[in-house]
Amino acid sequence: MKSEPAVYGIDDLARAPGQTDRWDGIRNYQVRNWLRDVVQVGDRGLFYHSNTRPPAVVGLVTVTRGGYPDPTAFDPQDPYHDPKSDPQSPRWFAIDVQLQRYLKRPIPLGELRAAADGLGDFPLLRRGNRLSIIPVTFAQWQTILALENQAPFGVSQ
DNA sequence: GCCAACGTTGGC
DNA sequence: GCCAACGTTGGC
Repeated sequence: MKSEPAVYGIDDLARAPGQTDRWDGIRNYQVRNWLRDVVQVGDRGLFYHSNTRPPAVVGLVTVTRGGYPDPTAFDPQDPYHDPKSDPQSPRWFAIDVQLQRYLKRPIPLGELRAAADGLGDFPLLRRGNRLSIIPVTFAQWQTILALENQAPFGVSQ
């Protein structure tokens, strides 16, 4: 789950009541379909900071509410307002996520690239990926979390 | 329905 | 700041 920390970062989630917040504003149909049809309570995710230096995986989240109509689409005052979505036939969906924990250290994108052998075809490593939520296989999940306990590249110990 | 133009994203 | 990638728009 990708977010720009300048807009909404993991610290914002950590400060939210119950460390739980709504993941809304998704306006991509492929991601919308996942939120509506696939994502379920109890699913886990990686919190990724994009458009920052360095971009990095920073934490783990748990889904606490499955896909439901995105209220920001109905609110004319909201920057994500979409007049084409109405409550009778909602076009966009949101989920709720809870912070599970921060990673012990951020895992920068560069380290994910260095571990690319263990990640296979991982969309996050592809140039121009713009999906705000990307599926992660269990094997990829394990590979990424294994990096958490390794020293950062270039740091001896 | 096609597809060129355009805007946005986001790593570098 | 650059630019590749890609979704959306809109003329035809």
